[in-house]
Amino acid sequence: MPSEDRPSGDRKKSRVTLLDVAQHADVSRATASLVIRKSPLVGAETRARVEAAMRELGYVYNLGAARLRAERSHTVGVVVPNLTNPFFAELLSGIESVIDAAGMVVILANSGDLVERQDMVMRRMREHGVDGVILCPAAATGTDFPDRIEEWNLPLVQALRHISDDMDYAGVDYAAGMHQAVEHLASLGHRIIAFAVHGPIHSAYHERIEGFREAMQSRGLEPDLIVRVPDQTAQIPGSASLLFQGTAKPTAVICFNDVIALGLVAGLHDLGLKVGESFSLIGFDDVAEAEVVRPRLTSVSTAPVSIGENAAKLLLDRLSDPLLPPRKVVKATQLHIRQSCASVGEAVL
Amino acid sequence: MPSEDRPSGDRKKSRVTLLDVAQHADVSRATASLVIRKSPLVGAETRARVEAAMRELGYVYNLGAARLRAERSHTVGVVVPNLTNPFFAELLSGIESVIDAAGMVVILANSGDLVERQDMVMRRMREHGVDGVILCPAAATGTDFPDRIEEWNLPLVQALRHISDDMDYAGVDYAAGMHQAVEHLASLGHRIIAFAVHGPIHSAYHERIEGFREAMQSRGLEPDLIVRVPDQTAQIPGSASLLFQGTAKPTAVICFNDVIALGLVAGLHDLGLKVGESFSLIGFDDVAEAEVVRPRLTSVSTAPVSIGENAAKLLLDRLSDPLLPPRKVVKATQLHIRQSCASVGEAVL
DNA sequence: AAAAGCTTTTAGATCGATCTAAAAGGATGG
DNA sequence: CCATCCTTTTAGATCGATCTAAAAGCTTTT
Repeated sequence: MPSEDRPSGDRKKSRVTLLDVAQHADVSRATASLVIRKSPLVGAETRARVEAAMRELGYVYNLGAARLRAERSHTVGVVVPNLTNPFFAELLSGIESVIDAAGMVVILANSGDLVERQDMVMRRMREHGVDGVILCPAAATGTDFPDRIEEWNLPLVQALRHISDDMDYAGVDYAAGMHQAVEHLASLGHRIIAFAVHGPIHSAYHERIEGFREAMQSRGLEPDLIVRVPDQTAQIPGSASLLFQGTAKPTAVICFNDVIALGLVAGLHDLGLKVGESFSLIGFDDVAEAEVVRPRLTSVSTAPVSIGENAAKLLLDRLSDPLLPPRKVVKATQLHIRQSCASVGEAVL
Repeated sequence: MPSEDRPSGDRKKSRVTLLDVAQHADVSRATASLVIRKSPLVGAETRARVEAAMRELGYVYNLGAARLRAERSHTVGVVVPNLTNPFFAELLSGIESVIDAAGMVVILANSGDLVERQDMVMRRMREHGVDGVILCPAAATGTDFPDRIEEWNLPLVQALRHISDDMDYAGVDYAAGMHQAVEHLASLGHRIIAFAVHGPIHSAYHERIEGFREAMQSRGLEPDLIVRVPDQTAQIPGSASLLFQGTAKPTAVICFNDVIALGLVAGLHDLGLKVGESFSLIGFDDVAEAEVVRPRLTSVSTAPVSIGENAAKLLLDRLSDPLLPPRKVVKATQLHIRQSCASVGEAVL
């Protein structure tokens, strides 16, 4: 009888452990472990006894201990460039809901769109032993990054922006969205259309620019009326005049996102132009505010919540089968027509 | 010579461990551990050798293993009712930056403002062994909740909303904010002022309502013109007429938050009222959009990012000294005057 | 009654770090 | 030259779970 497991005399007040549960239910640690993990191996009566013991003792599973042995942390890292931007907040929301439903948790980090911080953050994720990462890569991410990921063999899915074709990607068909916007304006008779952009340069940026150019060119329209506005929200209205400083005067503008759209609506208003009457404007993202602004904003919807959900599903699939070939889930956009566009004919009236 | 630590012949391809580093640097595991933790006990030459070994082998610290022994996970839980709301996203951003700077990470969860989900989420946080939690309590959180927390002895700070005076709290002086808003409108000559509210009922809700009532009463004004508008952003504009369905017709409205404010600006516009001229309106939160909307929105600023920072600092303080008495950090609001308010005299012109 | 085949339970090693208590090495003092 | 003290290093136990391989109990077959 070499069993001296239980120093019950002077028990340290520390936490309730699986061993405590096992002893209370009169089974071995191993059996108790099986019960927790819902193994079919354990008998019904025993299972009930162990579960009762867990309840009585107020047992809390120690995932940290489990992970050490089992090599799974039930944790995924999410790295975004900026939390203040509602767009990423919605992405995050979609990710969180799917990850949560799968019984895992999200470890969050902010790269600030800076590669050095991104490196630091990725290291920290590895130290914390995340099972995988959903990353919206910082704009200046180097070309060696995918190789490093490969070496770490850390499952990773790219969201919104992509830097490698060898990894999963969940995003939006930005180019098609630009086509929808141009198509709508062209059908209203607009011939000179500007594209207002800002922010860092990344794949999503290129795709939108290219989409715009293509769509314009295919209609024989001048594709280079691209105007850069300030990054700071508060300065955007004041930059509306930039639209008209070239020789070609646009009758409509497509905006890189709705932050720009809202800002330019204000700025154009300040210039005495009536958006939706004497000037047309299309936003991108279709944020909630599009509906509560006057005129209501016509906008290309990108539904970031569902992109987040897609990204999370891709990651879960990959975790359950690491050998899957890389996949892309590219969502279609939808043009939401409201009040901010008028036909050129009307404008002349 | 009982040392058979190194089965180097057929090494499993698994991760690089501290033992590998130690052997490579020709020291013991214990010494290598001291180096990682930057202990002053270890000699300079030895430290350099170990650090070189870590670099050469590409060693990654295994926090999971460390936590098991050391009882600290370098992890804090953050529970918010809703991620889609930019207000919470900003709060989260503030929390993340401070927690990150302290070398810890954020585990995120969404309670959906539902107590059952909140319970589940709190359990999961405990399973993951977080060192502490920052919680924005769900509206219907029961009175027994603080006791349960106490039992778990899990450091917790309340953010934005509070349910117990025995725990740390970081928030905003909503009542004072309401006083500022009422004061501003009263000084412009407004006598009949409505308060537009929505959303779940919680401490921050009560404080705003009470603040409004008090401020109105102290000026001898009718304090009960409280109008409930829909929760869905898109339906708010259509509810603007609710403001005028009583016998007392307000000349101004204070809004519970800027989502309502933006919605009502649109709705009032639809009714033919000119906000900032024939009608006055004050928002609450001072979101970025306040500046890019026309008329620019006068709003009471609550700076959620800095509330998040305060909450995180409170938690870090508590972690380093669990015996600290409970503290409250209540930020002052600031009235940001823009264009959405006019004096009653002007309105009559 | 022994063998074979299930189902259920278990002892003991293990994951990768930290912690404790003590040993080893070097300098100083009597 | 040995005792004392200080600095640096270390062996071995430990945290709380999981995993492996085998044992213990049951039925069912032969």
